[in-house]
Amino acid sequence: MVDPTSHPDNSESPAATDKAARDPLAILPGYTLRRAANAMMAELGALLGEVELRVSEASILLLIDGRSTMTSSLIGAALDIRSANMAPLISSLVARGLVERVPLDGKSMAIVLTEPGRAVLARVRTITQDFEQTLMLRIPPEHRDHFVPALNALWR
Amino acid sequence: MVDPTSHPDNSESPAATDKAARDPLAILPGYTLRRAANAMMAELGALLGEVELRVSEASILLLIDGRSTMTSSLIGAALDIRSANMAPLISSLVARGLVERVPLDGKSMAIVLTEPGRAVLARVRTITQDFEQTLMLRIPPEHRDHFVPALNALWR
DNA sequence: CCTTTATAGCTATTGAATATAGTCAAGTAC
DNA sequence: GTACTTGACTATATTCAATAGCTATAAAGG
Repeated sequence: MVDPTSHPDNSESPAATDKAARDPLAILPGYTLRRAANAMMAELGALLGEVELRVSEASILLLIDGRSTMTSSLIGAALDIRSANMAPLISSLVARGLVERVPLDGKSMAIVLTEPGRAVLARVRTITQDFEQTLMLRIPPEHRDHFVPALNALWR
Repeated sequence: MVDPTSHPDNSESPAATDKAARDPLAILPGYTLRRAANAMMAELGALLGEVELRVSEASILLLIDGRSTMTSSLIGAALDIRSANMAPLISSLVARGLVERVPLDGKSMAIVLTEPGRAVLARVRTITQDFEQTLMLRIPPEHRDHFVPALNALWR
């Protein structure tokens, strides 16, 4: 009959297979990167649930704070969000009274915080700073200072 | 009334606003993590386009190589994919002849590589190893060895 | 045994995030 | 002026992962 355990004769590099056997996820640092990012974003998302904002919405608030000439295309360029996707995002923030559209010229609209928007942003700042801190504290001290520089080197 | 340019008196920490002004994305390491992960996965995804596999499909092949008792639930546990999402994933790999389902007992199915699957996997290994290498080379040497350990500390 | 509970695999459906295509008006260049 | 570009937007499509629920098998307890 079929003994499922009698299958191991695969004549490939035993070293690679061995490595995979011990920690299959370690094969791909890039994959580990994705897993870590997903886990972190899920966590931050849960924290931001308190103010009912998604991560991208919170980043928009953080980004436009103190500025009066950020258009949706500028925000999109900074956060890597297509203009087609910016529109509904901003509309939802406008509908909730957190930001408003202020005409800059005939065709450009500045996205600026409203008073309620500033209040929510204050809470967002607390949440994200706490999160960032616990994030860094999870990293052993000897690796800590290398983390963000390494991350930035990857894609900038 | 509202002159959009006369808006900069926001009586918050000028330091924080300043930091945000210079590089708004650097505010959130967690956000930078997400951006980096997205960029990396897009890149790897493009490379894997050569063998018409998504990142998750390629990881499955890498994971089951040399094993004859990996069930879809085990794979899902290792890669953090729900069993509901494993089903269509595996089905597609089966349909393409890369893996096959082998009954282990009445209700468990081992997912094992076929001969063509092994051939594709060899190519996948080359691609991912190349990718992994260029990834690490982008990180300045002094940060390099700290990257993966820091990443793993975040979520394991 | 036979009933209960847990496990494995699966289907169908949903929701969120993002991408594509195209509209329209306002600005820019020649 | 005509032609081209840019900013904001609508509508739609694709992709991915999450939820709920089903069925059959296996394991555990009486």
